[in-house]
Amino acid sequence: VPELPEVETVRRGLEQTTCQQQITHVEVLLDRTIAAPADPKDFIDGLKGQTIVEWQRRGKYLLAVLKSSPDAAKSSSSITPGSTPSSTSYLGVHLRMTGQLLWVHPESALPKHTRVRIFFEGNQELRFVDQRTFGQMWWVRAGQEPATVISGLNNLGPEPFSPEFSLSYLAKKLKHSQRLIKSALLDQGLVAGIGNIYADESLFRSGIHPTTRCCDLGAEQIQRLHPAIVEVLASSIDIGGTSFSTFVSVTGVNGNYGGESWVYNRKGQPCRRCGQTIARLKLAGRSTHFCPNCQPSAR
DNA sequence: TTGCTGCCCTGAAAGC
DNA sequence: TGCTTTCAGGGCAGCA
Repeated sequence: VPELPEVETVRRGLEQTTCQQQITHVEVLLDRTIAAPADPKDFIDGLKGQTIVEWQRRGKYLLAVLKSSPDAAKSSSSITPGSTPSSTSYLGVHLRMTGQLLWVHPESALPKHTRVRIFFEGNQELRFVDQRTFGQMWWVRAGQEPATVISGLNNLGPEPFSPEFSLSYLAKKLKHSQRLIKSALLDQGLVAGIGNIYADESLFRSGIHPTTRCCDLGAEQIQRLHPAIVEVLASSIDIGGTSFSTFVSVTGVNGNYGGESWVYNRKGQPCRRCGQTIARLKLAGRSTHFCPNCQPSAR
């Protein structure tokens, strides 16, 4: 399940493989993967002839900056007088649950759940494979702001590694909220990029029970939670994505299983810190794992 | 305004 | 053995 560390790992892989090469043609095998434009034909026509300049990430969204060839060959940073900024369009991607972006040769065996094929010069292909079909792609035409087309971008809170995501910001946002801290961490508007796995791991790391109401969190708990979020995400990026799931990098390398979760998907197993049995409950429609001893409930 | 539930989807796993 | 049910979850619509 791709969360911020996995998406960031994919972004880095795409940077190293797809840039400065022209898109020759596009095939859409499942229409509803294309969220915008409304007609997949416009998506196909829009991408044709474009060149990827760079890949950006906001939360779990990937955004390729596209330039019309041939001026794409120039460096993206060299702004020449008279150059039109409106020549920039974007390709947005959200992997959701099972989406994979793979940099392959077009002749390689086509997986059953292939949804979109983007062909590049030099006999290369960026292939979007997505078993559960929740993943989406957007083409943002030149002159449009990505957030006006990819509406989810408007609801994103600060990046967890940005200065905006400070201890005081987190404390302020949680202070008056009645909802459960687990639910709050899954809210992309609080901080962008956390999913179910890293929410549970962050709460374990900071010793907070997942059903604690945000407004009931003590100052010292929030002082532990803030760095816990940053460290859990950062350490996962360091090992190249998650160690907990079937994540696959753009070049098909299976996610490394080197790391181990403290609580996620460990119901019934002994806590790695204290030996207490890891518990599981359903919160906000999501499975939630915690150690009843290391993460005591409030009161 | 805030917070919560259900839904979308497929295949693996569990239940009977 | 084989059929049915449950489960996984990101984001969003709809509702209290």
